[in-house]
Amino acid sequence: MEKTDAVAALAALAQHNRLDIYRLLVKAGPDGLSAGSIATALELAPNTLTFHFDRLRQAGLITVRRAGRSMIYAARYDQMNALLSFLTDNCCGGSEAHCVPVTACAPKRAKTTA
Amino acid sequence: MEKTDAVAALAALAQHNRLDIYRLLVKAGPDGLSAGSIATALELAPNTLTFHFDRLRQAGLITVRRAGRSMIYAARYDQMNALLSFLTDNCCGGSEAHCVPVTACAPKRAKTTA
DNA sequence: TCCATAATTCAACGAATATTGAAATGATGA
DNA sequence: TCATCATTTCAATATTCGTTGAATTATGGA
Repeated sequence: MEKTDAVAALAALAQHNRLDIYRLLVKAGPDGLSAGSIATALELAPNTLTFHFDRLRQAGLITVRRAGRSMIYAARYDQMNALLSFLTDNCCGGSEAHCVPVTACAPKRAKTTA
Repeated sequence: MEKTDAVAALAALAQHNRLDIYRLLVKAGPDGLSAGSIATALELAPNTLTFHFDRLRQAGLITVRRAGRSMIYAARYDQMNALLSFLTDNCCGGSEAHCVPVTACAPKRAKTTA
């Protein structure tokens, strides 16, 4: 992951509502959730929600697909893992023992590099 | 870790210069680096650097100590691990197999919960 | 004490961010 | 086609953010 991508991902997560949205999606798993159900769960105006979805998507953290008249958003676990790896990269100058590679949340088909 | 703390930490990291500073400190290890050496390494004005140090410190991501006339900054690995854990918390609804706990960068005395 | 070095404080500026309200688009079913 | 529901687009606003320059505090050495 490039530094620019990491900054984008971090900035996308660095906001109360977006962090809520993202964590809801992370919990929800690969099947995702509809925009409407998220709006209900978090009590957010639909246009506000769209704004935040766009930011999360531009940061590569979530995906969308249409299902009927609903939009289904889902977390991108591969990007999450890439971000975690980036943050801990070369930790302590790479001195073994203290620093272990990060691996988390790799559901079904999304097997990551680490 | 509370959501507010996570947002603060993410916001602190969601900026090019601060991410550079933080990663430099993460690489440097528990001994940390002086403000001056970071200023030189990243070619940043000292007052700009102070501004960013404050943000990182308020977010709980780094510590400071004085050594002579230099200020030594160091990464707080415990907070980094707390943040990583927070992000992956309840991943996929906690469905086993897919989601493993995060552990990374726990130098010498700073053994974390995980 | 006087000076140089290291870092911080303060004020100010342009740029980016989050939210709101009103209007528009797209998809479904009668 | 018409009405309805789900979501998006657009324009406007107040707030926050990052950087700069000048001045200040703090430490150590001559």
